[in-house]
Amino acid sequence: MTYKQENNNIIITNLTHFDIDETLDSGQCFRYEQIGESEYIVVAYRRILRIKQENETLTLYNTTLEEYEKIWHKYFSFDEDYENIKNILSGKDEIIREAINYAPGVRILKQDLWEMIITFILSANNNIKRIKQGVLQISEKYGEFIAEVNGVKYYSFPTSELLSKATVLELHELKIGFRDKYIVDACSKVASSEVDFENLANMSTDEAKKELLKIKGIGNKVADCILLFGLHRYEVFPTDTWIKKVMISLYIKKDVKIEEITKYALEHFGENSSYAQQYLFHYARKNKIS
DNA sequence: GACCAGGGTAACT
DNA sequence: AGTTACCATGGT
Repeated sequence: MTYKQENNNIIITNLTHFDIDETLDSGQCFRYEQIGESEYIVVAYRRILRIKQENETLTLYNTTLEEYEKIWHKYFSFDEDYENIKNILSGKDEIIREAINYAPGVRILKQDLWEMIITFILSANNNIKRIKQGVLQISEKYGEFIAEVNGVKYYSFPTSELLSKATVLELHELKIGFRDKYIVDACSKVASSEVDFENLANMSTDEAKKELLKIKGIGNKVADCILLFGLHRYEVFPTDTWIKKVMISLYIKKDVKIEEITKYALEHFGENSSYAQQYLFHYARKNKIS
């Protein structure tokens, strides 16, 4: 791939192993909306991005070279060698090969760590549509105004300081159910440094996970999602209901517990477990595997 | 009305 | 330590 600035836009050409539709619709990102064919508005890192893909060309509108290199290049994982990863995984077995070929343009985004903590607390026993709604409402109520585009006002995802002002009662009004108190717990433990948020990125994956598990509402699966989408720890394998279905139906072929599925996958896919997980998740959800 | 959604906690054996 | 009821809410 190569990228260049043209007028106020960044144009990326010869972009392979990336599909904007598949990537945004793969259950990892909740702050985007489709405005056209393969055209979206994405909100991340206090910025609003209009982005459109046409085959191997990607246009990021109203973006400087500096902003692209600082934010979006990393956000879309354009620095990762997906050719190599897909080759390695495809050699594992026929099932993962089919999952990769089903959606070869899925990439794992690099999103804001704090936002991932709250977002995946919201994800527990919830569906993607309602997670999206919750993240949007939290941003509108506690985040900062960024700009208005086509009559829509956009707000940043609130920092932990801003979100700390929220009460359980207030959050409950946002219809996020039993997760309200978990968000307050996350804010208070980060504020008091009982959870060492600032150093999470410097810790080993095991240490960081142990730290995250101190927060109520964060269990094994939610912690793995935070480690993956917020810290790019690719050796995890978040086992949710969809992954459970696809792993039991295609790999293990008998009803086993979540822990056993995760163990099986980690042994089978090794250091690339999370990539396999993301392809399988998308494959299972779109094919409605039962 | 039961079951499900990118599960987790707390109260049980 | 291993299992089970319960948790809010909206969609099917």
